Amino acid sequence: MPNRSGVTIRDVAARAGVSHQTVSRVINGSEQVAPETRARVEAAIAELDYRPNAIARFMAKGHSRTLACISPNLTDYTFASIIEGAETEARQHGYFLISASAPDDTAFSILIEELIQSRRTDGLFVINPYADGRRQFLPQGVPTVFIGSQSRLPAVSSVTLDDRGAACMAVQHLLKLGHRRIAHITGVLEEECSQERQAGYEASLAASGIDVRPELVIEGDWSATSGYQTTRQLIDSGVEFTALFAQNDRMAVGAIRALREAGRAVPEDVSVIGLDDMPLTSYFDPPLTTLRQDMFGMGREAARLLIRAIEQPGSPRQNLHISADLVIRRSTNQLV
Amino acid sequence: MPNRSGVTIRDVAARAGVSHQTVSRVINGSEQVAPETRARVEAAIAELDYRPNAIARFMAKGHSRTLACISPNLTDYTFASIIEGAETEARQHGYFLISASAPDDTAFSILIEELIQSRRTDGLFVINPYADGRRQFLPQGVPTVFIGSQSRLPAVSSVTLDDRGAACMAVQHLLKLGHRRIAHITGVLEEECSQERQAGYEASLAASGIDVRPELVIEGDWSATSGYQTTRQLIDSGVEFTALFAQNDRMAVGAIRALREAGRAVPEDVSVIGLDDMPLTSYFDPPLTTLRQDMFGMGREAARLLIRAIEQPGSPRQNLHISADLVIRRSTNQLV
DNA sequence: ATGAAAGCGCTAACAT
DNA sequence: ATGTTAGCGCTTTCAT
Repeated sequence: MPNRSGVTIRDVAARAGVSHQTVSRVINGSEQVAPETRARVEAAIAELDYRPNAIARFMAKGHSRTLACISPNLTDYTFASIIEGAETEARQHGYFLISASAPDDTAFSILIEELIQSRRTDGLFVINPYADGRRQFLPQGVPTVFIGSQSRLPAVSSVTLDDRGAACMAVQHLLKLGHRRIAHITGVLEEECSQERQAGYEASLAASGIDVRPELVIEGDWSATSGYQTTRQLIDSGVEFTALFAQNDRMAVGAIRALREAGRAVPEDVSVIGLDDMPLTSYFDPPLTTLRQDMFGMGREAARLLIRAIEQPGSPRQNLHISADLVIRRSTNQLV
Repeated sequence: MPNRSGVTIRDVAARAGVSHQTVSRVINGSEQVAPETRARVEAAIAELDYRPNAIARFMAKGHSRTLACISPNLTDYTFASIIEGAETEARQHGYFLISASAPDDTAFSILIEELIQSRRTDGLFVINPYADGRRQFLPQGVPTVFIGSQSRLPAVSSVTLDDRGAACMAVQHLLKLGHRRIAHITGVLEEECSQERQAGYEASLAASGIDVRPELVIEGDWSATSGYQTTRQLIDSGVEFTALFAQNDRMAVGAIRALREAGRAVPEDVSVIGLDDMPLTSYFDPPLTTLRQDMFGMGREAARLLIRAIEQPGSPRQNLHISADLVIRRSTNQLV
């Protein structure tokens, strides 16, 4: 009994009275096996309940049919959705997905070392590859796809939200409702997507001939708490605004609380728009107007790109942008 | 150049002027290598940038240092937290985690087949193993740990929330506030955790000498929508209640909306308590009173159990229960 | 302390 | 159409 489940290709061969190679042919669906032989082998396989050992197979073929996804964490709805999309698509192509969280660049570098260099993986997704110092640890020579930030590497594809476009949509929605003084809470400005959204905000304003007033823009850190605090700062500073665009839903929700506490009704006094369309966001009071990103779809696209890069090494690299959809609920209102 | 990254144990051996076996000893930290030899080998490894091929290693050793987790999905906050906990713990023991979603039992059986029987995995987590018909596909002879439902299998350990205890805490909190007519929205009653929570509800009531009134209990499906709809049904049916316990936060949030629409203030007219402590739940209006489950911790425990089962085959199986904490916010109130 | 030989379970190349 | 012979890159005997 060679290993746990015992039966190997040779046991099957013996049972069927053929060479182990013929068994290999059968399980690999080779055409050049006589129907009668194939039947005998298949019978033997069934009788012995034989299952090919995947590891041995990978070893002989030089790949692992395994992909890995490194994400800052696994619980954020955005990340989890991407991972689920990638996993779903990967499975359809016969790949499994190792998911790993790397909250910081140290964890990231260890992960890369253990995961990639050891060749237990055929390819890699990196969510937010340009956060902190992780860029310096990005692996070389391994098929890779970035998610969330555009790739600056010649061999690496990426898929990102059309961050600029999404921010434009948000601001234009507010503009259309008559708002002119639009406050803006950004995410961590070190991250590319935050800069892009900021650029979209400015571009939309500029296109409507409105000056960007720096005192209306404030940096948050993506958390609800930061949305709350920055909004308080805004209020305390005395700047006037009738609308507020938060770069994600969490901060929008925090902003609404701060606004309420300061006696400003949402949306009557100030309209609030978020970005993400997080779960339960429609159950808030008021239901949050936001932009929906198809993260699941992004994950799928990323998987397609990665698998193509693995299976067709020559294929050109791509930078995909996914656009967002405006979801109008009740936290935004016509300016009165 | 044998494979992608080229350099193998034999290249290192040649370079260091030793046998490949000695190299193997060095990378495996064997004691019986002369310091001087070791140094030469290590130098060669560094010069050639050699990395052991994990697959080849697994092949020779008969394991894969890979675990898999099958979950209904990857995006639910609860599941994602468990997975993150399991992944974190697994990595500390040198294991990677494949995560896969199986929304139904068909997907589940395919997954099991491809993942386990092929021996690409040393062990398996199953989240909610007794949902739908998946129990019949649970693998045999592979170290497994159930999460979310108690194991009924002699060889399988499990870790679950203390569902009954959590429900008791919720109901007792309401009782202590003076409530006597407590509505109850259950999850899918086919699932064990839902039954357990139901049992806790009944036990707490009984302990206070209160009759369980069936017309106050209604089955939801865990979604916010179902919380909304079942609460409407409750209201329309005319039963009176001053408090409501929903088996998860999503349904609680849906219930609050239905209550509001019917003109009942929360918590003034009806106190509402949920279970899970989902993100942003504290940003609702009113902030939701709920029970916090340490899902991350559950994931860690599960990983410890699984790894022990793998590495110490004799070790006894366990059914772990994790208790919840009451988080009192403002959706519950003293009965007036 | 080191090396030689064998083998993990399979696939690939070359026979026949 | 089938069998034989070699590996894949590593670990594990068993010698020395």
